[in-house]
Amino acid sequence: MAKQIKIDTVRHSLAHILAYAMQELYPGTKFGIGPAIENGFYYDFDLPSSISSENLPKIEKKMREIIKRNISFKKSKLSKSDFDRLFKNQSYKLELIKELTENSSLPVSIYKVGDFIDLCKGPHIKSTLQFHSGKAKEIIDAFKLTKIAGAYWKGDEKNPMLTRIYGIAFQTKRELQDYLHQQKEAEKRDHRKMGPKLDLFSFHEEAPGMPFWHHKGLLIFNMLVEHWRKIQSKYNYQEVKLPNILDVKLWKQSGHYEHYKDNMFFTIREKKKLALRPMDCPGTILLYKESPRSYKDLPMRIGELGIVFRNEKSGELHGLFRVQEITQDDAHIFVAKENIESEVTTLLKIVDEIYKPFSMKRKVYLSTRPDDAIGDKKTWEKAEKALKYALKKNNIKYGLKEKDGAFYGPKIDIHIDDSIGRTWQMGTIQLDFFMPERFNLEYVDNKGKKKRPVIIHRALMGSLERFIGILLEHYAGALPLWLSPVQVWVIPVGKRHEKYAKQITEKLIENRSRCALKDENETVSKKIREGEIQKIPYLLVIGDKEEKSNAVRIRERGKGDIGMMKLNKFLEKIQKK
RNA sequence: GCCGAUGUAGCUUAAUGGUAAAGCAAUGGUUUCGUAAAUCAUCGACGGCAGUUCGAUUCUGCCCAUCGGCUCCA
Repeated sequence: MAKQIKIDTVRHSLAHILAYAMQELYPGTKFGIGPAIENGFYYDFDLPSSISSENLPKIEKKMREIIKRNISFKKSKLSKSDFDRLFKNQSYKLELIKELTENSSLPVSIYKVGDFIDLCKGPHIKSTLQFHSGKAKEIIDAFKLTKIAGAYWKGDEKNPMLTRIYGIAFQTKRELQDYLHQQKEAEKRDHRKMGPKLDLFSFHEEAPGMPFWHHKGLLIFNMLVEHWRKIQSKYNYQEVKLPNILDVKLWKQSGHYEHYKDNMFFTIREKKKLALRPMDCPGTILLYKESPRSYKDLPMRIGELGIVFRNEKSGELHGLFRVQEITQDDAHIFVAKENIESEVTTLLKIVDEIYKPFSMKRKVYLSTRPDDAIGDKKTWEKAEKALKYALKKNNIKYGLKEKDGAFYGPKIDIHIDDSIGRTWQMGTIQLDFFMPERFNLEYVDNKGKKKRPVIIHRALMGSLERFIGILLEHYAGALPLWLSPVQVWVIPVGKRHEKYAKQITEKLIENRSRCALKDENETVSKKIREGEIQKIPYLLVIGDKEEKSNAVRIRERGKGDIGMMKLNKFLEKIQKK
């Protein structure tokens, strides 16, 4: 009996116990579904009246009470007609069973837990008795209801919204505490809190989803841009800057208006309808069309640090991760069909170069044709094949994301894992056969024949805003030296050291360090504390000893006091980094 | 947009149907200090608009923003 039960089985069973508790506490509740998920479980309910998270302790108590009753989970089979009778008041279950039995006449499996019956194929624990003995006993204390949220029935926003209750569950109380602790840590590195605290950026009610970049934040922003530019020019990209507002007729031609207008901002000029661009491509296309192109011009790589505007639904905004004014490290490559693979190969190399300095693990996904795609299936297949081939040739392992492509073409998405194990979508490489068609793009091949190029849309960091948000959380605010907006603070011990401290500061600035003299009327301790909070990489304390030997005393972020060093040596040290 | 919650000073929090309290920050003094908060004083706030009420920061409604999710997404 002391045998370990599979945690997913436990989680799934807890979801049923939760539903049972809801049935007892809120008669008339209709039940959706309740699966095990990562770290826990949830169950969706259609409640007779709405509840809030204040009710969670009560529900949790009821669940423990049910567990104490030693209730068994009994599996049985029912014919569809018996099922329909038994569940006549459970419209969601009836809907599920209708779909399940559409292609089969087999009996359906149900589970009975005390007075609660649910459509379910299992597996489950045998009975809550298992929770009372041996190792499993801990589980009673290792679960917790965490939050209450709305969720559309079957994940479709056209369906009614159900009330979802989330819980977390582990094998041991210890694991639960570890998890809660980790959540707290993650909260501490929340970029939305860190940003204003480190004086990097802020948000205002007057401009939802549009960051105000402060000086220090913009320094980081510009450093990343510099990093991007270096790599771009190495690979023969031209950089351009194009308008943010363009005539709606262009967006109609590109297909964006039809597919994307709910996410676009519009404005009017002398009766002419204009749109803030939600993407950079149509502008770049106009640029391409300015003159006839030859095969010698291809691949034509046009990069733009484009600002695009996307009108997001209000509940979707999230700090820098989801903004409405987005800066993309964007580029469009006009390429001959036969050169797609080699170009994608180069791009994959560029991706690696971009991510190299950030110690993040990269994952690659291939996304295929979505349901609302434009263009014919055959072209899509060809494009998907080209991407697959390039990935294979470069020995890159990738995951498949069915139906997740852009409406104009399949794409390769770059995801990264951050330091606390979360995954983020960053860059994207998208093939596009349709925009060239719509805009009638051409080039002249080596036999003087007109041919149609392909466009590759690509962003490496994705959006600078999101990327900075991720970096802040990845490094918990302690950015690497080269990205730190302020790298060194010079702290004089007393008033008489200010002159020497000032000289050091000037010398450091001359050597292109971002450095500040902290000569405010405060104690050394206070400034050290402040410097630690501000995540300054190096704090230099300057007193009599240092002045006498033309040296600095160094406190390195995360390491503490690392001793005295000659000023020149210190300059060398940070220059190297 | 949908479900639920939140909104008090720059930040973190308190209290109240009848003058809104504190710590940090800021500002002005004193102190000139050796590795995570010296000291005294001063300044400073009820998200917005309506309604109920003699009186609303408190109760009600609407709006806005934010948070946790859903959907969507770079």
